[in-house]
Amino acid sequence: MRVTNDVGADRLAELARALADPTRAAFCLALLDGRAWTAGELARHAGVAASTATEHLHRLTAVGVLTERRQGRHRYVELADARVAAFIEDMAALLPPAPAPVTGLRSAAASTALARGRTCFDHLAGRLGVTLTEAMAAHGHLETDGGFALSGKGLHWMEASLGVDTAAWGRRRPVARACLDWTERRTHLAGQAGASLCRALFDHGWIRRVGSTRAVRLTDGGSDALQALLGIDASELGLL
Amino acid sequence: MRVTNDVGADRLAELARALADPTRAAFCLALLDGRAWTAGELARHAGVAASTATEHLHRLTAVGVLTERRQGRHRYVELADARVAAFIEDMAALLPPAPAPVTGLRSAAASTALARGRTCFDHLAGRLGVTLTEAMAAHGHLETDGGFALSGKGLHWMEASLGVDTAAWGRRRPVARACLDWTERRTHLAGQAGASLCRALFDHGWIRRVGSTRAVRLTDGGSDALQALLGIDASELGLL
DNA sequence: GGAACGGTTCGGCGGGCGCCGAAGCGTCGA
DNA sequence: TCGACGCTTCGGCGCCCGCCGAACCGTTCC
Repeated sequence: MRVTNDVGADRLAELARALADPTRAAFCLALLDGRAWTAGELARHAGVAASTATEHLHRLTAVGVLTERRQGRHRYVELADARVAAFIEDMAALLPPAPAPVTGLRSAAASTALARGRTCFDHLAGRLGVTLTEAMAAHGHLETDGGFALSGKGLHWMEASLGVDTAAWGRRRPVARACLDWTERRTHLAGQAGASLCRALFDHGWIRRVGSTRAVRLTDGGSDALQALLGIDASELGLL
Repeated sequence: MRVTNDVGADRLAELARALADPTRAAFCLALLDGRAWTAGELARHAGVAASTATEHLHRLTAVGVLTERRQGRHRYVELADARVAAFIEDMAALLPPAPAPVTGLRSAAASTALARGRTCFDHLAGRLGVTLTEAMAAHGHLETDGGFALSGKGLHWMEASLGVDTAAWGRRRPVARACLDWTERRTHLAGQAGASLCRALFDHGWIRRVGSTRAVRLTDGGSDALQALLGIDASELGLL
């Protein structure tokens, strides 16, 4: 006896197909910032004609991934709800960590750099991501029991110490989410707080990309700042 | 500044495309039972030629959704790991609950039947699913704090009282998982335990499908059984 | 009113993909 | 050893879909 519904496969495939295009995927990843984007912004972001973007947006709204809001001559779209945002983050986290295009002597150095710290789409992963997450939890900025949640203290800390405009966070994307990727077996901070944290560290010059890869390196200033803000001893933890 | 990696969209789309076909989706849903299937079994299950199934399986293994094991002249495939299984369940749970093909006077009756109890792919949702889940938790069969987990007592209960062969559960799919769908705002039991529970209730004749829909109805025998096993008062809870 | 602009619709092009059947290969059992 | 069987490869067919430019519609601003 087969309990699974036959028709379920069709509907599941239809939903998957909505994300199964590089342009539509780029839209969804862009919308992961929780804001509402106009159709034109998304078209330019993905590098396609406005007409093409229109078709894609129709499709994404039809399957319930996006919601739209007409305002004047603009069409604003955003992720339908927090569940959709979480789903897209989960799918992104399911991807193997790196395409590893380079082989040879450089590979070893590159992979240790990735293990030290890297971006996982729009937030931080690797030892750096895990260390930051645990330090925030230790300082009471982050609740980690029963799902991640930013505390009131943490919210204020992100505003005061990192200069994050938390009021600009959209309501669609979860503020704090746990992300577990393939290399690290521990979770790190994702969601809007994770994205803002990553962006703030870049903006302050505390972390920098290694070449054009996903690996990030802690700068000297960043090392001092993390020591002062969270009591993180970067050299001891092998983050340099 | 855009932190999100451009190339990420391509890889995300590639993963999504792997599931974006009714046949491949049917494979994945079938494999959600946690067992390893042969290529031929999946081909017959989905109603495609063996050659077609081969191509699909290549694709699914290439993106890391499935793992394969050659054994004699058979090719066994199963879901790559528990994260993949959880991801597919999450995606399935994201689908709107019912296509609602019929309109008119029957709609109201049909939708209340769906609210009362229905299958959510291979487990039970609706008031029936929620009630069973909470009753199992109240009896110590299920831990619901910090993620669902079946207790040792619950494992024995499923074997002794429901006749479930828990030893046959595969290692790929999580045993107990929380599933939240659109209509109910409370979670219900999914995963292998949820699937086995649903199947056992069908096999014992305690629940029955309403026509060919996803709605299920508690039988008289089922009402008595749930009273005896879990102290559930079906009539009081509006499950009849 | 007219120009600029964002978004939409439509037609057409090209590529990718899912499907099958036929042929072939390796394994298993008589 | 030989046939049955499970799976794979290959060629070919047809459909679907993503892309663009051109024309069009509604809003905004001058």
